[in-house]
Amino acid sequence: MASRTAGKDHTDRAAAPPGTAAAAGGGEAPVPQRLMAAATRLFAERGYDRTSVQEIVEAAGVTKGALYHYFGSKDDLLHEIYGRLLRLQQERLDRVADSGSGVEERVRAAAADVVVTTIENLDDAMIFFRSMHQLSDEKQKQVRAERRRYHERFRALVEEGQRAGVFTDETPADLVVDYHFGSVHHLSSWYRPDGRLTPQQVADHLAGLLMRALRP
Amino acid sequence: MASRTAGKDHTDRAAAPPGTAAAAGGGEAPVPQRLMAAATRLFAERGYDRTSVQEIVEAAGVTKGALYHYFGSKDDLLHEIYGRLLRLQQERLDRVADSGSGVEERVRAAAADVVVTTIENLDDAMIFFRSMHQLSDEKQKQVRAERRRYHERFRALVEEGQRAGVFTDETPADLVVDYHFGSVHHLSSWYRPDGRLTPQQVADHLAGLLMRALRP
DNA sequence: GGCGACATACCGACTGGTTAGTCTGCCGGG
DNA sequence: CCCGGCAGACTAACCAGTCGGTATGTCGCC
Repeated sequence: MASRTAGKDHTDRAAAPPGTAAAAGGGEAPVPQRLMAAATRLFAERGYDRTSVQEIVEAAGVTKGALYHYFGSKDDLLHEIYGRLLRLQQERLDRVADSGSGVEERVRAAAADVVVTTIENLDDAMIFFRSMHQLSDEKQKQVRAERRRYHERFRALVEEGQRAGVFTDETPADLVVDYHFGSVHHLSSWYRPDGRLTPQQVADHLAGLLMRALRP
Repeated sequence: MASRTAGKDHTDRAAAPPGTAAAAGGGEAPVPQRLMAAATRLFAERGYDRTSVQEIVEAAGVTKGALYHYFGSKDDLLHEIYGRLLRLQQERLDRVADSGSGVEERVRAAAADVVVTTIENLDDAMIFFRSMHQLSDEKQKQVRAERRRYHERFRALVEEGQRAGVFTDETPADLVVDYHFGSVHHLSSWYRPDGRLTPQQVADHLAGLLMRALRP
């Protein structure tokens, strides 16, 4: 059931002259953003392959002409979504990692932070893990490379802690990172915004599990 | 509409091939199994929606007539793959849970076992978490119900340990289970059979992480 | 031990429907 | 008067599922 928000969403202003945009509401977001938002919602809801560009443009209240004016292909739209999430998370990880606190605190903060931002962008995250393989090979390579940067920065933190002796080195840092990201990845399969735990609570629990697993 | 497979269960059981099969060469598996194997490989490789029925039947060396003789729809093929993995893992979990060992040992064994069987059926596992949402609503509900049974059995084990005081109860058992299964699902994104760790080694590491996270 | 009747297993051309992407053209503002 | 921004009809490709047809096997019966 397409949740078309029957009230507010005036997708089709009928014969409203496009030129007089600012007429009354001025609030309408620019077309490219509307397309991205519609695509994100639909990709998360039905999957990339099951969403036709016709549906996207209808949800955004425009036509194909508009979409292909701003984006090169359907694939491009997906790639943009990836870029948005990756940039956000990388930036936040860098900030945490560069903070001056102790290793233990930096790892805990990074682990919790990625959980919170994932939950706050659950649609993006779901698309990320589900639709990676529908990207063209070239774009897929690019995404994987950025992903690896993130992964390696995180791993370096864990290794630092292991060398310093505040973490056990029973388990290779690589595996530790994959272990934690697995649970992050899985969030979109079970977390429901209307559940009993807030994003921060979930993040604290998951970061807590990781920290306990790393205890020497 | 009427599914021609109605009730029939032709999974990997070594059912006697109807007459002809064996011929001279001797190696050829029966057609339904060949179709399942081809579909599994292709779904894992290119995704469900990107795999055409034509490609499946070509890979299996038959034609559409054969496929629709044994399966009601493309969707059915996918459902069978899910059933195969779910039955296998449920059976193994039940066996571990019913063994007489201590809670700690049962949880460790269950946690490690699911890792090993997931790696040993990596294609199935990849299809599982990537293509769930392409199943018809009805079949999806069924799969989710079976999945929940598994999840709850595992959770009960963790809770038992928490009540007995051998595990910390800082984190709700539900979250613990999702934490671990997250990493299991994630396996198909990073594990490579030609890597340096054997399935058993990975399983021991991941189970070890879980057990340490649960230590009081 | 031959014959018809029916069943199983499969073939492959065909249909009806869908889709990403293209292209021509309108429209208003600078 | 020209150009960015967009409309929407159009096309060429594809694809799941259907259906009539064929080959082979099996069973009952004389």
